[in-house]
Amino acid sequence: MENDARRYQDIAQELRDHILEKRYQIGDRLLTERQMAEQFCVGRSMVRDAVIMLEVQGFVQVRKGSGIYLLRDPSEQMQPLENDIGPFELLQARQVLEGAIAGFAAAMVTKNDILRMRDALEMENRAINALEANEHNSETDLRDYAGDEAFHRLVAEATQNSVLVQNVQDLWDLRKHSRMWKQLHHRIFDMSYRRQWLKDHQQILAALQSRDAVAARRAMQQHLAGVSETLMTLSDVDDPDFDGFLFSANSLPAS
Amino acid sequence: MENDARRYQDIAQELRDHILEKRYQIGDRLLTERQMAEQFCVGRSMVRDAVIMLEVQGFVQVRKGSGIYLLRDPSEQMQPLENDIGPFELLQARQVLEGAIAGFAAAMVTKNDILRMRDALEMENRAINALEANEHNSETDLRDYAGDEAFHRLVAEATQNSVLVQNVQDLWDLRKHSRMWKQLHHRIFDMSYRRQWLKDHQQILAALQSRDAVAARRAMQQHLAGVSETLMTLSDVDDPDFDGFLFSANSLPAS
DNA sequence: TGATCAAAATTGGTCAACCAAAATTACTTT
DNA sequence: AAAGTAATTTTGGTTGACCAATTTTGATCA
Repeated sequence: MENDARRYQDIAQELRDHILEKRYQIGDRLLTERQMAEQFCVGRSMVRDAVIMLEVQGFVQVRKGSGIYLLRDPSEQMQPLENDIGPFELLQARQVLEGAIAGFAAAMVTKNDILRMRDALEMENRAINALEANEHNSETDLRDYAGDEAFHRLVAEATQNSVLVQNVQDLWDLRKHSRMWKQLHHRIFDMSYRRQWLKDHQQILAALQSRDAVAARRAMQQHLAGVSETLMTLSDVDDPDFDGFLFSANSLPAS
Repeated sequence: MENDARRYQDIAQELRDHILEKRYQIGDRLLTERQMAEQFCVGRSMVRDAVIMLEVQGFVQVRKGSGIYLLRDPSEQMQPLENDIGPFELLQARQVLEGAIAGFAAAMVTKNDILRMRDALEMENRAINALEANEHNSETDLRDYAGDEAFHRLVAEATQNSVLVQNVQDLWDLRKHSRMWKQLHHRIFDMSYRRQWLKDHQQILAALQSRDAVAARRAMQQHLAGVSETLMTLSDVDDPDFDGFLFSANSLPAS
């Protein structure tokens, strides 16, 4: 019932091996579909399917009437379709990216941005208080992080650059869709962490307000490093189903 | 002239839309290839190619003799392509992001990374020489930038962080799909720009090799600032069809 | 009534022939 | 020679017919 190996995937593997064996350089034209079909003893459609696979994965470029060209070295590992990034790896990336964005934002931020960030932090504060009141309800929810998300997005929006805004949004989406984060949400019932994060946010806001790029970047990086620490602490509790998800991550160098 | 659109990609998009519209649940069996072919008014091979694309991306599972089954919600990770980001806005974002990534990479880079970067720059050098030889052929091509792309990706890969690698890849994809670059390819016949960029890359490589984070970040930022300068210069030539979209940066939502 | 098995229908898999775009070649013109 | 151009070749694109695996149907028998 479940034993379906699709043949084009085998042909794609043969093609990758062929590329490595023949030492093709990036930009070279590969064999034509007909030549590959003869060499691998299959029909041309099969070769076409395999080529489409490599094209979707970004290894080759196909140009009608011209040929098939190598774009990337197939020995490089294929991207593991990032739907389950480890939380430490993600937080490390956020330190690099959002740190730089905060630094840039410090040079661009307007009074209106500051006011909106204050609103976001106020919302975050209310969410924490509400959660503390209903402490017996241990079901934390993605919605409880709306203020958190809003603050980080507002920092990006202060740069007035839509690419950076989209970037921060993508990072947040990765977190929201991560299986590992959904596990983590059920563990953060200690509100002291949330209050510490709120303090971090206020410190970032203060640095932005004084237009201090270095301070803003450092505050953002330290905030995310602190979140990473928190995760590490939480992962110390003995629950084998939990620890398995966590990656190791190196700390950022000072720059 | 640059008609590289492969039709199966359009059909794959139609199929994604169809899945969303019909509210398929995960695990549901989709329409058969023949039904899709009729519905989308294309041959079955075209549908098969589109299905292979979605299969490679992990959205569907194909079972011979049985049907095509939904594995993941296609609304996840839908690319907001065709956004036509203004080139200056994109280059500004790359200064912020890739600058920070280069700084981080300086702390993580290995000897093997350095060697691969050298290969990429060697490839870039060959491409420039080849283009100079065929100067009468003003048709520059995407594959002429393979070395350039490879270098920037290798810098990200040196961080050993897949989120950062994907990030740089996304930024490059934005550039490749931008209307602006397709036009621009036909304008950069002045190889002095390309040689300057190669020098920039070598300087970044030198900073990485000496593990100097500050120098690496600054070299990357200055490189991208220089590219921005080049664009500005090229936009000074009098061609109204060209100037028009150079300054099409989207402004951010005010609310 | 229920189980079993084989025929029939359905579905994706494969191939070969033909189509159109691009690149190359051969020829003409200057 | 050099440049232009039309003819030819090469290349991926597309189609329809047929193949093989699976599922469904329904007749058969305990």
